[in-house]
Amino acid sequence: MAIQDVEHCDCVEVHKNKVDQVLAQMPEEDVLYDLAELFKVFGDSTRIRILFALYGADICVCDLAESLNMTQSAVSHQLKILKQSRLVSNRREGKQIYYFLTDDHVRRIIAQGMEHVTE
Amino acid sequence: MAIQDVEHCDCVEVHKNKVDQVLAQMPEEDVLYDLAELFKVFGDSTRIRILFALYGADICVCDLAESLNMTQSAVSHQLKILKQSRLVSNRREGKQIYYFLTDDHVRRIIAQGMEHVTE
DNA sequence: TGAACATATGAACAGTTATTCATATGTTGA
DNA sequence: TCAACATATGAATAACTGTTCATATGTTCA
Repeated sequence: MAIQDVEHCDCVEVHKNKVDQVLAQMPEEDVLYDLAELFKVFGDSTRIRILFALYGADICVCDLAESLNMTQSAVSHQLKILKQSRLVSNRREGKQIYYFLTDDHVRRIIAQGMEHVTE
Repeated sequence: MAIQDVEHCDCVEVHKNKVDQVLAQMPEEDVLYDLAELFKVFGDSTRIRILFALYGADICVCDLAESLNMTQSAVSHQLKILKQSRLVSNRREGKQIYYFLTDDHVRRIIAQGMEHVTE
């Protein structure tokens, strides 16, 4: 043990190879950050409900608010977050703006999550 | 429009079928909640790093702390959350406790997330 | 049995976040 | 151009969350 840093436990000596292995396969810091940010977006039941609402069809903000029994403002704020994460996109049709799932990533991620939750 | 609730916009009238459709396919409230809770667990870069560390092999708390350059306490707190979500499990080996991914759900969910993030 | 080690946990604090309220921006039709 | 509608947004507040610190629990070995 000798010159060992006092703040660390014995594992540092014993399992150094494991530590090295962990560090070797760890993705870059910014990838980890982005990944956590992505899941954070899914980690709110309001946004999950919005995503489920858009699962089958494009819907305008007003209908979303009505469907989910939320204020228009709250929906808009959450849609902004979903859009920044590229999970949803939108298009204007006259006075209304329709939102839709950008691609199938959302559906696949939710499907995987559902598998874990409903088993 | 007439007797329409003033606080709601026209969409309520115009797209009532869409609203009904949204409500019809929406999962139960508790499933939505559980799903959001699950993703919330993935939505923290510390926990993501722990999950990646466990991706390839079982590791004890001490090695995790050392690998991720975190305090043992912080790691333990996060492991508790991961365990409550059934994402990780553990076993004791002498003085140490080894954690590992409970099943392949974690790997699949992370893989889907990575696809979205790294494209 | 007791000392050393490994892990867990409660309380407190700082940082983050979702909603609300008020209001701004942008579109349509008369 | 103006009124009505649809959506976006900034500020404020309340609730939540991750880390730290101190300490408790549980295991091994002499």
